[in-house]
Amino acid sequence: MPDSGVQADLIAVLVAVTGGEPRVLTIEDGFALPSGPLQTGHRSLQAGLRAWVEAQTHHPLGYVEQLYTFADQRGGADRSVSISYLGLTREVGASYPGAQWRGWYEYFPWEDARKGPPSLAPLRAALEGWAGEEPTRRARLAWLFPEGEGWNEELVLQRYELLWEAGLLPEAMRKTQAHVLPGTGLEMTHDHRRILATAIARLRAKIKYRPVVFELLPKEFTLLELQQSMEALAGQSLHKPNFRRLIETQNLVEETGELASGLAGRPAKLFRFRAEVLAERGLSGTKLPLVR
Amino acid sequence: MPDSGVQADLIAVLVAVTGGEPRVLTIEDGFALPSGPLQTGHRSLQAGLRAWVEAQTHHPLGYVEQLYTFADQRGGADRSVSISYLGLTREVGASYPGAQWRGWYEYFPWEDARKGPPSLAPLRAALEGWAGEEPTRRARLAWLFPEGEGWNEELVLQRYELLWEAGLLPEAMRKTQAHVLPGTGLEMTHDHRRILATAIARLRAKIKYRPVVFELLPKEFTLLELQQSMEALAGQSLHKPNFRRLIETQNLVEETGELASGLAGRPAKLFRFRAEVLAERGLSGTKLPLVR
DNA sequence: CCATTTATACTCAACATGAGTATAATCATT
DNA sequence: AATGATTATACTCATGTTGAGTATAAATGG
Repeated sequence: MPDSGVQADLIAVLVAVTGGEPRVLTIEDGFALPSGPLQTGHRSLQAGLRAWVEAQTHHPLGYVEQLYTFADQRGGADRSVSISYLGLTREVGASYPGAQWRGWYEYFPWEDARKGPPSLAPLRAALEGWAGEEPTRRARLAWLFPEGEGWNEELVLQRYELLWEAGLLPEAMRKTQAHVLPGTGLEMTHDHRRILATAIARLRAKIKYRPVVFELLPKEFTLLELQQSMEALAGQSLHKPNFRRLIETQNLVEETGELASGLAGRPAKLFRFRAEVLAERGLSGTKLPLVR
Repeated sequence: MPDSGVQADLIAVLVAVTGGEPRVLTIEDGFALPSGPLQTGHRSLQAGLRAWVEAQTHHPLGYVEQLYTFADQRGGADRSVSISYLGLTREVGASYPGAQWRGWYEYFPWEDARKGPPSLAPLRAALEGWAGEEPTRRARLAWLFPEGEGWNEELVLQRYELLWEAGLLPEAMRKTQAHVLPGTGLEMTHDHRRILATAIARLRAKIKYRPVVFELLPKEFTLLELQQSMEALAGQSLHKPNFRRLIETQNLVEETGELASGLAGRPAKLFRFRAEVLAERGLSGTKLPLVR
């Protein structure tokens, strides 16, 4: 006889890039991610996830991958296990009441370094205060929020956890009611913002070796649109000539023959993703470059 | 009111490298991985995992990371969710009755390409028969089991799934009682062999960018031992001079000043892992090389 | 027609990588 | 004591890959 059953919750981080901005699908006015319990009727975990996202947001789910599973802190009889997923799509159709796309940098303003290092003056001051003279704290701080060189865009989760430990996030202080610093981004319910941090970190790592960006782009796109999508996700700007060179040598895309129109400057060629590369390379080496 | 609770099972793939061979900790005479249900007393998923491994094998758990979570095929009321983990340790102490370390290539003989491409003659013949003239099948086959060049050691799970689909594995034919080909490795209960495939694939990918091999080595080791451990995991042989060059330029290790003794040939210097690199680089760029 | 804007094509130095060769220090044997 | 086998360690060299910068082309709006 089993010791005790648990409830299994499914949580979705659905990402799109619109107008050069990375966005995430939320419910409850940006306060929560789409989620719900695994039910008897669900044929699989992904099927359950699709059902909940569909019910709560009326938005279809495209590419999906599992993120992480974690359990409630206290192990009571009413404990729950949360299984989180990352999904990539494009914003389509009218928004369903209760569902909203939000820019992900609204939740993580310190993660946007596209225009040089993010402005962290107030944040950094607070963190310095927290670290004090404690050497391990100072080392962690220098690693996660370096001055000048050395920003590592993949450490999203680690930075979030540091800010939590330092007591600078509203959700870290629900009990103490302490003062919340401005510039620490929007709060979310439970650990949803932590899950979002995990998703961003995963995606930032993944775009470098797997051609997943194309899930976020329309069928036809210019190289600049491709580059700007990468930049939006990575929170870093890229060196244009080198970016093009890499895309070309990788043979990821092919010209459609058409030209983009309606914009300033010389019209750009339109490209499409060469779906054959999925068959050719399967999962292996598809490097995409990030500038330092 | 929740629709229905599920049982959450915890499954461990515990890996060690001993005598230049990658090994995995099993129970039931190699037929199962250590596992058990999450219980009310477990403070966290990892705590539950540690409790089960300890109870079933009396072996301590070192470095641990989550692998994947999946649900039972049929979504009945007695459904279960399995959360699998990868752990890295060293074989220590006497083996506990019921627990056994097994070479992982006993389960995946086709994955060992250290002495040139693995001998797959009978396997390949059977796969050719399964593929027939179907172009997608043939393409998949050429990708996963290429002749000559192009073997990708990370596609462990994909190869396992292909063999399953082709009906060449005993666990894929529990109902049909068909003839089992020799050279298809040892069977395991449920989907434990699939989980082992996932673990191998994850580890083979991870050793290339994160210094996790050192979890499997003694405190002091020679560069050849380090190289052989990498080779054991990757199932590939490495170019010795280039391997050493990379280790040195990465500053991953430092000399202890001692020399190894008792073996043939010129004695090798002993090295230890520079634990500072964990602090310096945290999670980022630590490339380890694999020969093609 | 000119300034502005974006696209696209090159160049060059620094660094990393794959492959191979040469020499040094042990041990086991003859 | 010399020899060969075995392993360690140090170089070389051609080829790729990467970061950074420059130059030219084709559109638009005044």
